[in-house]
Amino acid sequence: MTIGIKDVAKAAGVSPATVSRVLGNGPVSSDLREKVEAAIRSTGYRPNLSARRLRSQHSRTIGLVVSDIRNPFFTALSRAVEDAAYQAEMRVILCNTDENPAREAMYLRLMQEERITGLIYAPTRTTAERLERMSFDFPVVLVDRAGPPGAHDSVVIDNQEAARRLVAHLVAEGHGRIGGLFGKTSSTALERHQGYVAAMTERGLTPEARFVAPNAEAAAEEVGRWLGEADHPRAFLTSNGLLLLGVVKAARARGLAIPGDIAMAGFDNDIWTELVGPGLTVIEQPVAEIGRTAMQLLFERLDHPDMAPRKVVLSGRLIERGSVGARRVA
Amino acid sequence: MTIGIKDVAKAAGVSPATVSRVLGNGPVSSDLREKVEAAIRSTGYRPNLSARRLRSQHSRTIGLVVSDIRNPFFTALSRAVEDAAYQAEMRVILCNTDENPAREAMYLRLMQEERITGLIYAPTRTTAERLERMSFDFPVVLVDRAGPPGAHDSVVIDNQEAARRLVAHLVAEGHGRIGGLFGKTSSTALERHQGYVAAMTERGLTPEARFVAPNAEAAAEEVGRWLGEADHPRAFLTSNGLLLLGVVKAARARGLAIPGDIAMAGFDNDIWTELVGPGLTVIEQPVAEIGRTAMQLLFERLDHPDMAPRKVVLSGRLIERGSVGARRVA
DNA sequence: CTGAAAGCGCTTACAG
DNA sequence: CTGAAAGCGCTTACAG
Repeated sequence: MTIGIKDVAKAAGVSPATVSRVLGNGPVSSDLREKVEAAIRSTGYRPNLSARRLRSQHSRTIGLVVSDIRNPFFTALSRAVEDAAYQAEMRVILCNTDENPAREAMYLRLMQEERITGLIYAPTRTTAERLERMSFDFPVVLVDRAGPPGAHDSVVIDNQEAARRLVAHLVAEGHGRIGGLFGKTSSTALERHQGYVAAMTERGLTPEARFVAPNAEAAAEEVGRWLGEADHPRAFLTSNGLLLLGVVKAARARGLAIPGDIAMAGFDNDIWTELVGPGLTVIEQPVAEIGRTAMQLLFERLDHPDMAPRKVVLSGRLIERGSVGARRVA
Repeated sequence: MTIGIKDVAKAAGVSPATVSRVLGNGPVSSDLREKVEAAIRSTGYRPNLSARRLRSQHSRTIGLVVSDIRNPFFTALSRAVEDAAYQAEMRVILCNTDENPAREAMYLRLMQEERITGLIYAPTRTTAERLERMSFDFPVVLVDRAGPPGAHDSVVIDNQEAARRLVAHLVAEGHGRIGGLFGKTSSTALERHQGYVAAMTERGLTPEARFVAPNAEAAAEEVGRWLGEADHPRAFLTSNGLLLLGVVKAARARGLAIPGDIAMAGFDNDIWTELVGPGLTVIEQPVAEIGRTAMQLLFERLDHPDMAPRKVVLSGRLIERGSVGARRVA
């Protein structure tokens, strides 16, 4: 049916082995190579990657397992990973876990069955805790969520430090009471929560934290309730861009001015943050660099399997806009 | 090295064929089935998908080729496709072309080499024109960009009609002069441009269209220049959400009030549109439905290869917010 | 540099 | 229901 390497060999008058060598840039005399290339063109031959992978034992495939590609952080991460893979002539299999451990387990199993070359992985919190005890047949690089230094390479930002910086900034702008809104599923959100609590406590301030599903709707709903309470904070800090958007939404719904009536700051310099309200003050994460670094660690690990695990900690950058300090209002 | 079906067979005291039948839910007596399942558990056996695909001639793989996953339309589309694939126990290979025909050609070749089951595909304009003459070994469903009814199934919205609706709305709100900003790479943007031109002309108005790379930065730059010209439009229409964001950015940079100084409307009910400025008036596309429908057409095509190609045209929905009519200003 | 042969890990007619 | 055998389409030692 479909044209195979034998058909090409016959058309070129050589052995299948020679065709294979031409495809793999092996040692072939130039006249045979030309004949084979002509035969490939005339037959319209396309190699069968399943066969090649089975025989060569190399899948040239990167697995990417994240919670939800619609989270702009992971959208950008996936592009960085895909670009690096494209350059290395490898493919990417993208998996969304939706923070659902069952779905995650199913995808990890798939990764094994695909015999992937390596995995870039943002584990759910439940799984992150058991990661030490799990073993994979391929190297794993954790991104965004690493926990304590462990068995795997990882690339993260210093979440505690970044959250503290956000608190410091809000306090410097005159806010003593700061409500914290955090995603309840990721270890990243938890670390940011810890940084927030520590920074508040150090200053003798009282942390007021709430946890929600990591999307704008859940955040808007929770903050809507919060703002309905008699005595609510006038400033909010969130653990990601989607939650920040939720705060804006809730503020709007109640007709509150930003930052006059209500101030806010959070994580992720998403494309819209500059344009919502007076501009939102955020910690920008070097997302593309995280992706590139993860791929680099993966390649280095493949070359040196016995190297000790490395944890790369990048740092966020505070971008001050109008949503915190009254001075900065447009 | 890695455990194969033979090892499991040995451990269970059966033939490899029986193990294979257990894995594939073939006819096996319940006592043998139990033995095999125990052996699978004790050995930690994981099937090798490359081998299975090679032998069975089924890849159970959907290809998804779009311009850029960072475009929220394609982000949402990819989730819908992935969810449908997950339910059908298939995997998805995601490819970003960046509107680059060379990269696109490389990925289409990859799709052949992967022997994918079917392709969900948003072609670049250059390639869309040659699509009739190209042949694939798998069914293709075009999404977002279809051109004239042709050889492949497709799912689109009526772009011309939607663009006309946007013009009608802007005119009804008192705008006679409307600048149009369109992506220069996709056929979709072109169709929206045609609708815009037609609707303007019918009303005796003069179309003023410009074309840019389909991202917010390029749009902001172009509109920035436009607003710097002595005699510029006071209302803008854009062919997607990113371009609309660019218009907002340019307006902000010049300190223009929306919609007082400058009005705007466009496509895509992206998450932020509600929160930028006074809220942006947009045509919402049923993205998830587009993705689901595409997968459904694909499955039906696999069942009935000889059915005539079908074109499903969904329609957009106008969401009126504050960026057009002065009456609606917050 | 080149070819004949073996084999990657499965599935699937074919017999029984 | 079960097993022995063939073979999916490649790559890669092994000889020459």
